[in-house]
Amino acid sequence: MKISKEQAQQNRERVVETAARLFRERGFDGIGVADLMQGAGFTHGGFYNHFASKNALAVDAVRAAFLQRATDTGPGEGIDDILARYLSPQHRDERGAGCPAAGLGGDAARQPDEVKGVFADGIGAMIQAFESAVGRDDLPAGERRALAVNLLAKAVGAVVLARAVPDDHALARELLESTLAGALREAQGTGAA
Amino acid sequence: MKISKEQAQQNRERVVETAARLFRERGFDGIGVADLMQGAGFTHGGFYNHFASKNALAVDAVRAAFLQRATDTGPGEGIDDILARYLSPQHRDERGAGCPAAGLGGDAARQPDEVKGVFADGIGAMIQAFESAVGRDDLPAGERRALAVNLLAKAVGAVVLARAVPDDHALARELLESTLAGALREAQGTGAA
DNA sequence: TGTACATCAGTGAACGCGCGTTCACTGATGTAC
DNA sequence: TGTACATCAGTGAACGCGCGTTCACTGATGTAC
Repeated sequence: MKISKEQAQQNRERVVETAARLFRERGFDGIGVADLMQGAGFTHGGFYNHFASKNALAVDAVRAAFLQRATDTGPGEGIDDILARYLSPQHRDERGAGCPAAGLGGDAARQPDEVKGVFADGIGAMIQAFESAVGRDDLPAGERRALAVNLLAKAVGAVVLARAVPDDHALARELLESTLAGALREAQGTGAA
Repeated sequence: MKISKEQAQQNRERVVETAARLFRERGFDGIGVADLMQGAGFTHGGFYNHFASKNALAVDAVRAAFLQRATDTGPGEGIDDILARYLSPQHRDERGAGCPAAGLGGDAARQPDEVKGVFADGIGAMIQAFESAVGRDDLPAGERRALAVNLLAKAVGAVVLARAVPDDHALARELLESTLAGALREAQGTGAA
């Protein structure tokens, strides 16, 4: 049963959105084509009508994940709010809707350059978002960008580490709380101690 | 052909060392039992004489990886040297011998608590190593530890991100260089700008 | 100390299973007249 | 506008393959006497 072209396009997007969530939750190798299609409400056979390969879907899914994160950030949100949300227990626990750099960055290292390129774009966009949220008109542009890079690296590292330890481990909380306090100070430029 | 008990113990250790390297290079799901055994110079059939499961090997391999990193750090090395080595292009490119928190931290989030517990131990040991290398006797113990946590998170995040982009991408260098400069300043307690 | 036998680390074939991908088929959509 | 037919998104069975794990077997080691 053929369906309308608009419907087909919507279905394709539904697969991409589902993959954006499930890849972040389980990793690129942790979820198969059949489960991805079933998660979107289809059978697996039609997959190759939309995508050349599982890898091609990964490219689209990572792009969608970065885009989704970018758009559901409040446009006028300050760096303090961004950091507090990023370094929250909620973000730690909601991998499927969380930052793809934290959820899939480790996997990306083993993916082909096609996928890595999308990560580069997404990470670059995050750096710019951090930079414009950080304010700090007192800084020269180069230093403001360097500050954004530092804040992003600290935030990503903290979330990766917090997710790598057991849920109830003391480190899971300490990693988020210590880095949030440190990152807020770093963003304001007041010495760490 | 049975072999001596000492030889068998050595063979087991060779498998663990091989797994510690190959898991870091290719991820837990990126390398199979047969390839791991072949990498250590054996056929796959004997695997279960030594390990209850592939997962049990992962536990031993991650522990070995953290231990290896701890012991090949110069004992009196200062935090500046540690950060410079951690945030070097060499560390970025040598995943198999690099920090397991950066190489496998993302995968760890999807592993059973048995594995996550080993990560918690290893990350805890790294925080302590950073803390004692940081000096800073001017700080109260709590703040010194918080500083170590911040430095580790920043370093891990930077390496994860630098590995997620294509090798020749400008971000790969910028991430390491900006965070190294920032982390050195942060360790000394001089304001970021 | 020497002999007979049990142990068990390593081998290689085999197991069921899930993977990514392919394919013949269906039938509503979209098009040509 | 109405009819005949080609298109193609989705279905479900099937493909070869590699995975983690099991197993019968081998033969040097380790042990009992």
